[in-house]
Amino acid sequence: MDQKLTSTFLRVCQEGSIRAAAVALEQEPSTISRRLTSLEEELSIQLLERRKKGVTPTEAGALLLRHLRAQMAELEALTAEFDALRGMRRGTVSLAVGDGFISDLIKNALPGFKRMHPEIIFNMRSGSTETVKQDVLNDVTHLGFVFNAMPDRQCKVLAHMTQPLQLLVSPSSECANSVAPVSINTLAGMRMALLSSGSGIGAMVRQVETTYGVRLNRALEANSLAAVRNFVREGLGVTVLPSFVVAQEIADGSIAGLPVDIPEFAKGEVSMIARSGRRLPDVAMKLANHAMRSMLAFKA
Amino acid sequence: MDQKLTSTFLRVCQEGSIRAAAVALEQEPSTISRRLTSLEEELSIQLLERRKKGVTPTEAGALLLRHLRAQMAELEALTAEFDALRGMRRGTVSLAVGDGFISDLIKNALPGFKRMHPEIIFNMRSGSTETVKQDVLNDVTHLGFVFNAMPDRQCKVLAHMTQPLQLLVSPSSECANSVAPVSINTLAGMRMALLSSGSGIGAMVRQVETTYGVRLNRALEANSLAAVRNFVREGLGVTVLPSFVVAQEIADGSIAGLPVDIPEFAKGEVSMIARSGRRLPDVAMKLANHAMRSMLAFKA
DNA sequence: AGTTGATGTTGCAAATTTCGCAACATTTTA
DNA sequence: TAAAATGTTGCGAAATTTGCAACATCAACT
Repeated sequence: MDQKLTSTFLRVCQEGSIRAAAVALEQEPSTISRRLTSLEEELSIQLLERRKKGVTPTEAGALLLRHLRAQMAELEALTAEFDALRGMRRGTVSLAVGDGFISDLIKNALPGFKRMHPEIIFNMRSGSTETVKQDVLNDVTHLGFVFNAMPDRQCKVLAHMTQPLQLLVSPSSECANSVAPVSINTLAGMRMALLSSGSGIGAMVRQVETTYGVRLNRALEANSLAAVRNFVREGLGVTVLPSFVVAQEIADGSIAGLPVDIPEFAKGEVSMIARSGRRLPDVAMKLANHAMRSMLAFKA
Repeated sequence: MDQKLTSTFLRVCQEGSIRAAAVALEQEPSTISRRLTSLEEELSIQLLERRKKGVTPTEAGALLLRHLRAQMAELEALTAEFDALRGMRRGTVSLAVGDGFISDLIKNALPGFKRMHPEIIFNMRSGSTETVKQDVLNDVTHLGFVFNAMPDRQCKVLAHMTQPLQLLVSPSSECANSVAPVSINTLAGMRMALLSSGSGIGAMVRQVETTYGVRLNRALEANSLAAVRNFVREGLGVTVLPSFVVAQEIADGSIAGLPVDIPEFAKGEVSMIARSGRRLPDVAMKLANHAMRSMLAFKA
């Protein structure tokens, strides 16, 4: 059932004669006639009754007519949905994020974006650097946000920024008042809350341990950032993280950030990635741009 | 929207890659590719995403897919009406069935139906609970017969019946003479033939294993019911199944059924399903009614 | 009865569209 | 690194569709 055939059938029924339809469609009567016979042969049933003046649909023709009208209505609904998708008034963007990006993303990127595109649905998965990368490479998510991603030919970096790790302490603790940058040896003397090596940050800390040949004093080791954050806020230990991860706590004074004197920690990096070669939907690209401009993680 | 274009789009989505669709449609990949780009240009929206291996529908593509499938179902209803108009009662009914329903269906439902409607052609696909459901939801088949289907808003249950699982043994085995219902612990001591978890029955057995914290003794694990049935008949092990599945064997005495004392197994259920919202052709409805009344699976 | 003006249909060559082959660029797998 | 598999593009051949003209039929009018 070709669209060309059915639409001429529709028009012929509407106009009441082949020649009238021919005029309306700006085509030859012979063309119309042939299309109709072709349609009738395809369905192997007579659709039009040739009458003295013009044509009228047979019973089968009336049935087909009703079917086509309903189909047209459905098609209209479909194109409306396409319009919505094109105008980015509808759609889904899926993200895989490291733990640390969640608050920054939700606080600084999503609200503004949702204001511009209210109907967009976000799909968010959180995980370690590795799982985020896997999600991106397997096209499970459009975008990924990771800390210290290894360069990779299959990954395209949409944005990146150096984010030095700071020493994070409770303001009530003693060391909160020290002014000089903390050295590795000072650090080794403190009770620390560390992320497990699954995360990019945790891996970096372990790298530094082996480089300097020290063993940090673990008071807590967790794969959840929330655990570390709460541990530090309660004054039970200190940790090292990029400051944007605890921006909220620094702002309300429940955690304080201090510089550290360890070059490796200064080289911390955050990246927003996508699978190289994948053409992202417009909505996803737009969110990427918006995130790049609004998130703390990508501000100098 | 030309039929040629949309139907190739449909097939490409089904096959998962352009080249696979090309061999299925017996045409050149270039043709397929061109038709797709043509359709995308016509709708001016991207329908397929090129992935590592093959292609997947984008959000817009998924929308179109659903639309086309619904349209196909409506078209089928229309042609059925044409058939009726022509006065010929010919037509096709397609079924997706779980393994266990095959013998019941063919023995008790089809013969009577075929006597009333000799020209009807049956199209039968067998598969796991999941694939059956997919076939029904994608309008690949009119009806589906499944064991222990999860309730689903997209599925309409045309008929259902509780079918408790029984212990099935060879009459020559020792335990065939026991009278008391078998407990879970007794069961754990037997060598069993189990269906793999792909099937509804297999999934149910695994559920019971975890609930009671026992590990059943697997002498055979198979995704084919025929394998399990023959294994039991030969006395190589026992199994648990609804009795209608082996009605033939119970009748001729080659397999015996015993009650089990496990409440979960008593809650086994069979369902005949269709996609909710789909208008089934008259023939399909008629077969559904007939099957409901004649099959063992739906008798108390 | 003959003429006129409307209807739909068919033959045939021209125009248009579609297709198949080959080569290509990319990506994934061994 | 080589090999296999993916989608895409150029170009000439094939198939389809169209336009024009002539035709057949019918109703109404002179």
